Amino acid sequence: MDLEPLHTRLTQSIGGHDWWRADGPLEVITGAMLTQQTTWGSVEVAIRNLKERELMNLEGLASAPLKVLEECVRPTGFYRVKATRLQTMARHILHRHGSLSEFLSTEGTRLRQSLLSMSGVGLETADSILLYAVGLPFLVVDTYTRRIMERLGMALPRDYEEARRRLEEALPRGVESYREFHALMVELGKQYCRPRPRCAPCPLLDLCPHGMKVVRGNG
DNA sequence: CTCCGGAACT
DNA sequence: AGTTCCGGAG
Repeated sequence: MDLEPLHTRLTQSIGGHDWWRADGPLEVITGAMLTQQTTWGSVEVAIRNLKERELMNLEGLASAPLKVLEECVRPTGFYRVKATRLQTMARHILHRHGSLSEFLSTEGTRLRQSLLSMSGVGLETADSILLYAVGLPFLVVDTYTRRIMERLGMALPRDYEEARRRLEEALPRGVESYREFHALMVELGKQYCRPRPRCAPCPLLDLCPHGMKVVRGNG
């Protein structure tokens, strides 16, 4: 799988710099859990709410009344589940690892297992935390990436781990490389390669079988 | 007012 | 298939 033309074109047209700015690792973890099935704007509101109540820390999340957490995360949707998951996450880190810094310094494979054992953290969320909060080279394979690769005629395996391996092999190994690629996928996915694609202005139009088909269809 | 899309997980 | 969903677009 050759991602070079794709990567070059996207870097020139979109660029993926300064992506996922957050005030510390806990904020990344919180954002990763809250952003499931919602927009990032809603997550920013929720994080601001948590900060205003001084709950953007493990002790606060672990001990706050669930009702208060629910109020904070309400704009992200599924707020009851998400409030519970945030609290469970905070308690898990405190009880199983002792502190945030001990949690973050856990060896990669064990850390990933610990993340996956949390309710509300699946493979994709675990990898986004590893990549953006911890700084370990795990590529995030999200729905944007799958949709884009499929339309480009390079559909990824359904199996997450298999898909991740395929992409990691095709990219320069490393945190910066994986962060940039993921950021480019998200930007392209949000701006052009949407569920209903905007092919005409897409920077990958001439590289994409799907896009060429659409253009021909529209004359 | 309805419909749909949203940094997915269980 | 449901999440005891939200916000913007149409």
